[in-house]
Parts: sequence; structure tokens; C-alpha cells
Amino acid sequence: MRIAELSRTTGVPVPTIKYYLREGLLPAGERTSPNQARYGEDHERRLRLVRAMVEVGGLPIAVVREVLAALDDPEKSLHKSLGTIEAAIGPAEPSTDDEVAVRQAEEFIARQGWDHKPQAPGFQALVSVLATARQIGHPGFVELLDDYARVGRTLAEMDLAYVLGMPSRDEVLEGVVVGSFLGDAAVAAIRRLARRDLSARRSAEVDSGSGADDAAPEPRPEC
Amino acid sequence: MRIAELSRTTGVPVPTIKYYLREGLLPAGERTSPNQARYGEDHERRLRLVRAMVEVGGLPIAVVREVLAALDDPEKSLHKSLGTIEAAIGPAEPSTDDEVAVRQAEEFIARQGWDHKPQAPGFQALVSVLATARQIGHPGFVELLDDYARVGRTLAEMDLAYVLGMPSRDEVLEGVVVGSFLGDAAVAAIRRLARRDLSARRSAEVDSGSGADDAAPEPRPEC
DNA sequence: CAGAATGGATAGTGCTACTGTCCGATAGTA
DNA sequence: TACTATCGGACAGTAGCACTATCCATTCTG
Repeated sequence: MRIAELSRTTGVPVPTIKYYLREGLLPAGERTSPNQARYGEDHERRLRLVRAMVEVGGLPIAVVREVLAALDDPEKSLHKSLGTIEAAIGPAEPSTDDEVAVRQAEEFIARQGWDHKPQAPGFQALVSVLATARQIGHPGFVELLDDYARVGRTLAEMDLAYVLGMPSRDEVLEGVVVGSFLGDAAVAAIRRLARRDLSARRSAEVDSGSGADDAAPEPRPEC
Repeated sequence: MRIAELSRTTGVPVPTIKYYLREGLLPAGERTSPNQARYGEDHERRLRLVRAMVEVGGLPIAVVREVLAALDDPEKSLHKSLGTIEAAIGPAEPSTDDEVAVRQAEEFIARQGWDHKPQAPGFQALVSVLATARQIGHPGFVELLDDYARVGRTLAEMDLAYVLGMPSRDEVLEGVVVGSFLGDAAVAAIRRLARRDLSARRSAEVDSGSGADDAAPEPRPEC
């Protein structure tokens, strides 16, 4: 397969593929002559994965590179690769100095019986969420955490079950990537749908079903 | 309060505040003379909300403006404002023409007993997630949906319960915003923590607890 | 063998979210 | 009242990112 065909089957423009090659998101093709190369199904699959991370996950190119490096590094233990991937995927929150939020997060972790690693990406993210909630005047937000934890546990178990069904190490790791950001996106989408449904039901109860027009046609008519 | 103090209490640079004023994310201050203005706690609160949406939610400025407009518009019914906010907050996925994904999503919606609105933001997002999953070779991803739905329902009920505790319309709507993206962020963070815990436990069972160093110190030493 | 396509290098584009600079007017202090 | 800091406002400039366009010598294809 040459670059034009790779472009056709994936829908990614040729210059973009070249760019990804330059940036190391895509391994170089197999050389057939000093300035010609051939690409295989691996490239196609990898390219789709990259696009998925960029488009659905909204990950910056540099992070995609990190994730792929972790995927491709056979040195690391599975758990370690998972750690790297998780660290890369999670949005890099600026660390806060809000001690109240830190304490809340620590107490939460303790309640859950998890071991406390202050550098864990999830922990930092949680702290910054709590700090933000406090700052914008929602101190009660923290009380939702324990319920969230039940949900989060369930999700994590699902993730793991999904991933452990995979035959090879590579597929497990790719499954983690997929499960992480596709999973997050899916849960967020379904949550929205469920919220909409609930809200529509409520609103139907209250004002006999008039104003449940969904998703405001005016502000974004193009979608 | 003048602009410098607003800047000091929120940590947002003065030029950025001016920028937000220009962009209509922040209402103009109360005039005290032709070229002087005074800002109040409303401004402070609003500014923090804007920063939260931009930083935690990663929303583009234009979307923040839409959300705020919906917040401030007293014309709309509560449910309608919710719809606008949801539509704006959800990432604007490019609509796919993957009929299989569309069908999968429709069947899912039907199974859940929700009514099918093809323009609903959550629906589009779901379709694009499914399309991506299929494209990158994870056709089995769709089987997770029903379990995700249970989780999503729970979350939606929590969201609603949280929000209905608010006294005023304004606070309900702001609660929705907060619940939406802070909630998503919190669930994602907790999911990561739970996954880490599970993975560590597994890995401890298997290889007697050696390689569970968490979050790869090397790749991002600054965090 | 001619014209299209290829790999590779390098420069440029478009977008977004700020940031810097300048201005004349005003506020606070001496 | 003088004097300096700060103000609001306008507008140009910047940084970073994800591409995209152009060029070139080479190689493939009909």
C-alpha cells in the first residue's frame, strides 16, 4: 500500500500522514527503494488509532506520541505501561495549592481504602476538580464523591474485564487506551442522554409536556 | 472593586479580564465615570465560572459565551436552558455517516426506552464514539453500552438530585454546568484511581507486587 | 518515455487564547 | 493643586498547535 491508498482508506490527507510520519506517530513504511516506501495494515490501524486519540480524545500530538511509545515499549511491565498511559491521557491539570481540596481528596481516598499516591494523575485531577468546585461556590460538590466512587469502581471493573478478554499484550494496552478515552466519552454521552430523559420526564410532569424541545435548534442549526 | 482587585482575588491577569469583557464573557462593570467602572461579587463569581469552564472543561471561548447566554436568559424554560447548555457543553463531534454505528446507537436508545432525537448532542456523540470504536477495530465495544447505561442513569439521577437542591433558577442552571463538566471530570478522575487500584491489586497477585510504581516518573518529572 | 505519484525538506497558514502597548482620563496622595 | 499610579478601551502582536502548501529529485505507471 502506498501513501495515497493509505490516505484513501483512512480519509486522512496525504500531507497529514507525512506530518505524522515526521512527528513519529506513525512508523516509517517498509523501504522498497531509496525514496519509496510501502505501508501495511499495521500502519492503517495505527493511523486510525492516532486519529481517534486526536479527534475523540482531543489529545495533543505530543501526548499521543507518549502513549504510542508506551504501547510499543515491550520492556515495561503491563502495569507500568498502564501507568504511563493513564498519566499521559489524563488532562495535565496545574497542581493547586488549595489545602482544603487536597485534604478532601485525601480523606476520600482513605475512605475508599485506596493507597494514597500524591503524584497519581487521577489524584491531581481530583484535587483540581475539588478546588475548582470550591472556588466557584459549590462546596457541596464534595459530598457527591462517594457516590461517584461507586460508579467509578463499576466502570473500572468493566474496563478491566473488557481489556482482559484481549489475547495479546498489545491488544490489552490498546484496549486500555480505547477504554479510557472512548469509555469516558461514551459515559459522558450516555450521561447526557439519561439526564435529558430525566429532565424531560420531570418537565412533562410539571408543565404537562410543553417545552421539551431538546437541544435548542437555534444556537447550532448546522448540527 | 476595580479591575486590579478583581484580578488579584481571582488570579486572572488584567489583560485577560479585559479580553473577557471584550468577548462578552463578563458583563461590563458599573460605570462611575465615563471611563471608570466598578465590579462586584457577581463579576468575581462569573469570572471564576468562566475560568472553570475554560480550564477544567476545556471549552472554547465561543462555547462559554453560549452557555453564559443560556444561563442569563430568563425567557427560556428551565428544560430548554438545560438543552442549550448540554448542546453547547458536549464536544461538537463531526457527524458520521457510519450507518452501523447509527443503528447500534438507535437500538441502544430503544433498549433503554428513551425517545430517539437524532439531533440530541448526546446521541451524536455516542454515534461518533461507536463509529470510532468500530474503525479502530474494537467492534466489541458496543457491548459495554448497556452497562454504561446503568452507570449513566445513576449519574444523571445524582446530577438532578444535586441540582434540585438549589434554591433559585440561576443556581440550578449553574449547578447543571458545574455538574456537567466538573462531574464528568470527577468521574473520569475517580475512574482512573479505581482502575489504578484494581490494576495494582491484580499485578500484586500475579507478580508479587514488584512493578507498581504508578504513573511513570520518567516521562513527566515536572508534575 | 511522458506524466503522475512518491518521499523528504522546509516554509507558511489558520485558528485560538491570550498579551503588550499605547492613549487620554481619572483616582488617590502629598 | 500637582503628580503619579491606575483606569478603561482600542488594537496590534504573540505563542502554540495542527496541519497544509510548495518544491525538488526520484520513481513508478500506462
